[in-house]
Amino acid sequence: MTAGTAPATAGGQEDTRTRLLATALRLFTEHGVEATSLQMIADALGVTKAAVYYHFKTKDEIAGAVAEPGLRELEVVLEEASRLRRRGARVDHLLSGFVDVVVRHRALIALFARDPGVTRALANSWSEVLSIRMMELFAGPEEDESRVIAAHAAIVGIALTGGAPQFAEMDDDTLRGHLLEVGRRLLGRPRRSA
Amino acid sequence: MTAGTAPATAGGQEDTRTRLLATALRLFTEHGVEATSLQMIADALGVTKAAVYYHFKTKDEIAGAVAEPGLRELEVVLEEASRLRRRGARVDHLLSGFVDVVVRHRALIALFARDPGVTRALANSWSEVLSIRMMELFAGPEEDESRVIAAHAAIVGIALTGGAPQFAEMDDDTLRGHLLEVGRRLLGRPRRSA
DNA sequence: GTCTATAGGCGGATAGAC
DNA sequence: GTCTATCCGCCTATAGAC
Repeated sequence: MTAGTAPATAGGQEDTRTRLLATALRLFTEHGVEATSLQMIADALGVTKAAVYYHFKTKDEIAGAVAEPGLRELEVVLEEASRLRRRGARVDHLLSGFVDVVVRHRALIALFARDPGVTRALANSWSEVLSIRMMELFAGPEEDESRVIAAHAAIVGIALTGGAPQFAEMDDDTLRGHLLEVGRRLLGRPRRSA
Repeated sequence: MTAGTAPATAGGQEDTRTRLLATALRLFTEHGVEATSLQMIADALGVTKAAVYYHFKTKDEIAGAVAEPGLRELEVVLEEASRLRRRGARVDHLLSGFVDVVVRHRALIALFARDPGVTRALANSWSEVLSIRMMELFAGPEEDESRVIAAHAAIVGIALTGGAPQFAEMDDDTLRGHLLEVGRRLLGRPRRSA
């Protein structure tokens, strides 16, 4: 640990940082973000709080880093969708892509949903931008009030239902189907023809 | 202390406690729950922290007390709904009642949705019971998976959209109408005949 | 029954030595 | 990159005055 024992990746520098994130995720999942102190993370890693602070300037930054993978996937889906020409196709692609991301990362969402503090941590970064772009794509440019409300309800409904502990045991495909249906009803999209 | 936290009755001797709750609500609204310290509340009241501590054993208890009025209204709606015979009528009554409560207390919801402590404080009390009863009434006893998902999405979608800061300026009646529509689509209820 | 004074302990965060 | 040492603010708790 001390010197020259970091065979990790090509760079070799991200060893501790990666372990830190993995440990943080585990502790966050077990106790929730707020209830997990930097001291606990440091202890679990066998280092001191200050060592943790070397890698992340703040606790929110750790939470943000833990959340990032899911957000990146969402960003990809958003870009794909925005490149489509027809509005219906854009909405459909974004909907199914969003549902995919939610289902795949539902453990993470459950975590964040339970700890609104994380929401704040994310809001500081680019998640706010993502949510604005999602709203634009879902609701369209007409600024129709009822569309905007429906889009908002769809986003939070899908995300928080997908992350709800009650449905944690449901298998991915089933959950995906149900959440798609939620989105279709709210966004006024027809069920895909069989 | 025990339970009586309803909006002051004709008592008159609950002065400090009532003032405390009003002050707490104001500060919570201004700065958020987490960012409001007992010290701030005490200072605003002109007393010491320990005086605050005398009335409420913990900060979460204050948050819970602030939230209680809305939850009590929801409970009334739930009881009314559960007394109705036809299932459709039960769903409709609960939906419109829920939307009413959400719209009326949306400032509170906005507050709670953004803050960690409150969520936890409420989970410890009876809000969990309320949400279970809501799910039962909305989804019915058949335990239909897709109904349960839709009901969950409706509840969180309505609540969090109603409390969303983006729509804070929207007037009550308009918002109510849109949220009702969200609920109707997800719960499969027809729009009231015109 | 209501409040003040005071103190413990923990949390996040920073500075600077190694 | 990691550590020691330290600051500050917060929640909680207790003892005791009025």
